[in-house]
Amino acid sequence: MGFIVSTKGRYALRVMLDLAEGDVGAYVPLKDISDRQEIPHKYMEAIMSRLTKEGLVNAAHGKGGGYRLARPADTYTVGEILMATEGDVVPVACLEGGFECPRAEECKTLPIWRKLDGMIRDYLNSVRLTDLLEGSP
Amino acid sequence: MGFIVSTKGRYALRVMLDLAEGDVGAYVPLKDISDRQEIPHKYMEAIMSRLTKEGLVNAAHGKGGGYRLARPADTYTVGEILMATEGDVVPVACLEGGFECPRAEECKTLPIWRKLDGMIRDYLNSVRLTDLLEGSP
DNA sequence: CTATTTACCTACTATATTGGTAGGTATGTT
DNA sequence: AACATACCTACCAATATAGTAGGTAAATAG
Repeated sequence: MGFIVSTKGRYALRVMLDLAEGDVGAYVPLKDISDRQEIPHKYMEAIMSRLTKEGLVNAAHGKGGGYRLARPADTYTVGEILMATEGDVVPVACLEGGFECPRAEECKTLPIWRKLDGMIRDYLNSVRLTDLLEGSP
Repeated sequence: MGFIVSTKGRYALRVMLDLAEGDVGAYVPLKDISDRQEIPHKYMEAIMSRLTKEGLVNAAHGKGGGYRLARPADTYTVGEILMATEGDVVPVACLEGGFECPRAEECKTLPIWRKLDGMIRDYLNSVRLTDLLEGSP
């Protein structure tokens, strides 16, 4: 079975939520987060690297360091976080970035994938990180 | 990148469309279809096996044999065809059939996946095979 | 200046899935 | 008997997933 969102994106979302729930503005060591969320610390490091490079979080070394949100919590969307960690989030290979299908013109199924992709994208971009805190989506 | 629908489902859909476009009721050899659709014949055989077992098409051996739709073309939905070939069509592993997440109760992200899954499922089940012929979805 | 704490970087691995290919067998028609 | 078709089994190369292991660099506390 193929999944549109892997552990990378799911874990990223949980970490961002953890950061949004705590004392926003303070740096939180990854170890604390991965303990709370029961996610392997070492694995999580690779994912944080993406989030840092994409500018979604700030990182600080040494004692008192860790990660914190780079912006106010309510300015993040779920879609943004997933894109940062997963790369493209698309339902079929036909829509992958850079791929150009030679049958695209004639293909009767392509419109379904386009529509589906639009729905998924619109939904994920419409949900704010803070919406998840209250459990309102 | 993970995709929710692989070539299996996409090819199956194209074959079903090909059958719906031609002389419905007559048996069409798979070779003809895979030539028209530019899909490897041998690979397609495995996919047809699923469609046959699920009762979506009828098969007939020997000369004059091949495959045909088992029901009127407008009674098929895209969702049905994809489920038959892909098994579960779900966006994340959390929702996979038989999987029971121990964090489900407390998980703040699960509602997104549920909602997303519902949207995808509803859409795919709402599109009829014949809708694709005119290009109306 | 040293110890500690944290992020960061590189490499490896086991397992599964995808997208096939190859070759033979069974069944039906002419 | 010849042929055309579906059906069955086995194999394979490439890629992605979900990690693990071990070290390096930077910041702070004492």
